[in-house]
Amino acid sequence: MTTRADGRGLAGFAALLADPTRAGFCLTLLDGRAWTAGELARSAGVAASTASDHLTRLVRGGLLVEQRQGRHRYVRLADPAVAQLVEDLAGRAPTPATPPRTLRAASAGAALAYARTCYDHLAGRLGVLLYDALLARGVLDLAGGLALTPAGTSWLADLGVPVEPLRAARRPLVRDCLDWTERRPHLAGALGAALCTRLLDLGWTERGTGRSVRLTRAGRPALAEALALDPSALAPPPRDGGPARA
Amino acid sequence: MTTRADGRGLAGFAALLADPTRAGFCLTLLDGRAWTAGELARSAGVAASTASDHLTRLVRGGLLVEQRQGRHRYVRLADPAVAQLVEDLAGRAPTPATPPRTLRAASAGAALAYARTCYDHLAGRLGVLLYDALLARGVLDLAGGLALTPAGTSWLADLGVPVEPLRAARRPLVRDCLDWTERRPHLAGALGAALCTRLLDLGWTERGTGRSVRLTRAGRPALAEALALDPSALAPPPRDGGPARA
DNA sequence: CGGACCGTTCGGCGCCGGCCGAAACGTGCC
DNA sequence: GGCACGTTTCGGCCGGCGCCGAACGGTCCG
Repeated sequence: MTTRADGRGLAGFAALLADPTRAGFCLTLLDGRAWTAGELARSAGVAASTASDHLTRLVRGGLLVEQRQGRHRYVRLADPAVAQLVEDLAGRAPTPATPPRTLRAASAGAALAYARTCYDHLAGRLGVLLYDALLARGVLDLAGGLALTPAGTSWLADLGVPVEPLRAARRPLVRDCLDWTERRPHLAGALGAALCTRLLDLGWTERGTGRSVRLTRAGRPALAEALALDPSALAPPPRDGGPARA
Repeated sequence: MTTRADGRGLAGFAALLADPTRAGFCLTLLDGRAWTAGELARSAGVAASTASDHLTRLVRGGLLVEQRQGRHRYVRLADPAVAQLVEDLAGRAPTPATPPRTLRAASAGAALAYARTCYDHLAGRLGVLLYDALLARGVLDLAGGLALTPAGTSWLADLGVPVEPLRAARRPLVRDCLDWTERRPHLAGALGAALCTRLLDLGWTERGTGRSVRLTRAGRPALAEALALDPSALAPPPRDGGPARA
């Protein structure tokens, strides 16, 4: 008899994500923020007791970490690697094919498709655009795997993103992450996170509801100049409430 | 009400790996080869009918692809990305802590720990050693993410591994993959696969039973020279059948 | 101290999913 | 054609898991 592959460990771990409610929690937490147990329960539409049980399992399984404050229990994804894992899995999973039912949901979907956070970095059309522009400007290079160029380091310094501290992290500096909506890569890794934070700090972008992100009035020309792009290339989606296209 | 994260797609996909038998199948198939339904059933210790059902699901879910030949049904992992996913998940899963029961199993474990295939590239002590040596020789570079250096390209050409064709693939050229046994990275990606194949072609390594790989008599000095290492650094584990240490 | 609120524990219900054996189906071989 | 063998389909059994509501324990606030 040959060596038997014991699938129990893997199966037990995968089982954590094999429940729609728990999976939904993880997807919700992909926004990178900490949520309370009650918020997650309401957002998923289950009883508080049910959510409590699920969270306990996810924490014990190492997918989530918790932080108790007073009578609140905050949870968030344990680390970027978990976020990456959830993204990878979700990206492979067949989309449940749930077309938006209401106008409100449709416009929220459009906002998310334009720009959103993917755990701690930027995704959506804007994320992909940024990725492409960084390659075009020679900040990143694809030959032999995605890498930051020397010229890129100084470009980032000009923008106010010091690269050296990021190298110290155990996390990969640059990484590509397949975008769900665009089906093309955007920038992840420590640099992707730092860049996303910096854009928010500069006021070029700001958080909307949920995971959505907006390019601000001031941010649009500023980002276009930094990337040597025409501002029209960064055009946001048609206004919410405008003429519906279908 | 905010946008609800629908976890059904993700959950359904994760459920494929959430069963010990199915997970075991995937781990077994990590050797990169195609197995018949019956072989997998025996190896997992379940009835043929049970295995058949599981395989159908895994294929429908896109994790496996099948190839029917006469009265046999061959299955293998759908693509390298799936293998990567399984590796990532298995790497995070808590080890079931199953100490080897028999001497035979223990020695098989030692052989696997020394060198094995991880889907289509080299893993184990030898895999990690190779990874380190490639970094030390400047074939690979870690600054700004793992990348192949220009010097590395010619080093590979000398070894008989043309890099250009690999760049054309949609698969990342280089990628690090966390080694289960060593808990340190080894080389994956298109280059990791090509290098593994080349070593086998050169006769420097050869396949053992299951996923295990051996460094051949001729391969040891040859590989040591190519990597500018002392041959003793590539020493295999103590012989099977030798004095047991416990 | 009493009330509002957040979270957890407990018991119980219902369903889904994994397992098997028996029988049917197809293929290859004699 | 007849037989052997790999695989699939079909019932049926059983255990586990997700769900809820009710009761309980903390925490914050007035």
